[in-house]
Amino acid sequence: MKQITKYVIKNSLKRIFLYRSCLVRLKMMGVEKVFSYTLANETGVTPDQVRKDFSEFGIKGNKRGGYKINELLDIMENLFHRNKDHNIVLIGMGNLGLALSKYSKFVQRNMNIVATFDIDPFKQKIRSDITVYSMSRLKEIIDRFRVKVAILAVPEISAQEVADDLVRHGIKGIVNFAPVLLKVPPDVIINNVNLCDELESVIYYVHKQLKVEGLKNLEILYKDMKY
Amino acid sequence: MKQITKYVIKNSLKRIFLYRSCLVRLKMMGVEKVFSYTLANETGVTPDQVRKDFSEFGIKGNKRGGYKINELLDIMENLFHRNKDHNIVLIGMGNLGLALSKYSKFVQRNMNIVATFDIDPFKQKIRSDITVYSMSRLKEIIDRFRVKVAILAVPEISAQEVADDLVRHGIKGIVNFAPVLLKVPPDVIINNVNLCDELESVIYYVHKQLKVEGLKNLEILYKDMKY
DNA sequence: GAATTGATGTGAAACAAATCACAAAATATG
DNA sequence: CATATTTTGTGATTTGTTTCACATCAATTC
Ligand SMILES: NC(=O)c1ccc[n+]([C@@H]2O[C@H](COP(=O)([O-])OP(=O)(O)OC[C@H]3O[C@@H](n4cnc5c(N)ncnc54)[C@H](O)[C@@H]3O)[C@@H](O)[C@H]2O)c1
Ligand SMILES: NC(=O)c1ccc[n+]([C@@H]2O[C@H](COP(=O)([O-])OP(=O)(O)OC[C@H]3O[C@@H](n4cnc5c(N)ncnc54)[C@H](O)[C@@H]3O)[C@@H](O)[C@H]2O)c1
Repeated sequence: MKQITKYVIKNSLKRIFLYRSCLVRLKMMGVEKVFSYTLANETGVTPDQVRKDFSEFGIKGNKRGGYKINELLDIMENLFHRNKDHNIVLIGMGNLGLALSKYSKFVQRNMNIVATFDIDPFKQKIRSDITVYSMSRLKEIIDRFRVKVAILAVPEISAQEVADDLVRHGIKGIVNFAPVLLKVPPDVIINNVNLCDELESVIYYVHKQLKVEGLKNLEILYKDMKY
Repeated sequence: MKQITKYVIKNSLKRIFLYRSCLVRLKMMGVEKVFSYTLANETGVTPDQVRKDFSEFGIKGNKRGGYKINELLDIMENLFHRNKDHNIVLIGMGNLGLALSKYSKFVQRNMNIVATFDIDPFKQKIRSDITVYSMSRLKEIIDRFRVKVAILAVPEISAQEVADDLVRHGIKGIVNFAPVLLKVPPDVIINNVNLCDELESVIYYVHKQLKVEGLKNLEILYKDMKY
């Protein structure tokens, strides 16, 4: 039974990612300990929120002593299974797919695009660190590298069809860049990234802001924005 | 006074975008009228939610008659200022910037990247429909095209510096692809798009899902996911 | 043209997330 | 070592969002 699966990252999880990236930076600067208000300052949230988030994910600090950065990072690595490597496949080596395949931050976070795929034989000749395979090799590669997550960067029109293939071959999570809602079994996680919407929503809020004059209205406006 | 500005699109606004894209599709198929449950089915939400969302944005239909697609789309165009054209600039013509500059969906939605910029003289020779300017022309172009929104696709290390320039020249909204929190005046909207986090969160939820056996736990898990 | 049906629109209720407030614990101070 | 200080961790409260329930209206049926 297939159905539309949309999925948005919980805000608390988003914030945990934020804290982590901040912790990594602080660690590089030689800092060893943080307090909730340190993280709060660096990430633009409240100290309360930091502690509540940590509480949600079962992270504990030391009363009065704050948090040791190394411990925090260890816990988070475990939480996000970053101690293990994650093999990813990328489907569609067009404009966007090519850019993503070259993005070094994925590897830095133990997420390896082990193979890319394209229907177009011409694309299969792209010289790159990552091989571009024909779609016929999909099952073989997914099995060999035990891939569970895929990035989908094919045109809108092909997205559902490719998603069906992916799911058939055991993929359990998809980051989908095509502006369509995919129908998949309910145990498959779909994260739709719609860059048009991201841009358009900024335009929307900018216009709204420009229309507002008085300070009172401005406050109301800011209720639309979550920190 | 500069500060960290993060901003996430309200879920209700995200859903409005969803409804719209669905309406466009239905219109192309020759459909003229929809009911809240039609849209609900197509977008994976509940009919109640559709109506509540419409209510939030002041959209009215006809009792018993549902909604005329053309009317809905008109209202939405107005809401999102789509009747006007929006001029955008893109900074950073690296891997990602190049892909974005070629993305045709922006134009289809009246969002025109009127110019792109890069610090690297080599990048300024890219053959493309959109000219790649040197950073020294930034103010001139922003003024000429009355640009209010920018896409930022420069390396992490330069992002803040470029954002400062943009704000100085009157930019009021930024879609930021660099994985850093920008500090800007509070009237500037920042929409951070962090593709690493998007991918990582899918891995997180997939792993969580794979660990769960019983159906009861699965239900709890799904509370993490918003539709 | 009264009765029935089917959809909207919106308060009320239930649920979820963020903020507040403070007890508890660890450290510092005198 | 008793007291003051600082920071965590979490119930209680507030605020925000989604779902429910139903009055309202428009079309259809009899
Ligand atoms: N270019 C961007 O910046 C951008 C931004 C946001 C979203 N997107 C979305 O990402 C997707 C890709 O965009 P793009 O600009 O890279 O398009 P593109 O046309 O450049 O690339 C699409 C690639 O997919 C391949 N392909 C087509 N059908 C396939 C199939 N059935 N199986 C495997 N491969 C197939 C094509 O050969 C091509 O290489 C689209 O859905 C687009 O809407 C693109
Ligand atoms: N490549 C991807 O798929 C991807 C995905 C997600 C996020 N990002 C982020 O997007 C940004 C760009 O990534 P990329 O892969 O395109 O990098 P890139 O190195 O290919 O491109 C960066 C471009 O910015 C230009 N640049 C550098 N400093 C500048 C300055 N001060 N002013 C103007 N231009 C300047 C460089 O000349 C280069 O052309 C990075 O922050 C990266 O983390 C990239």
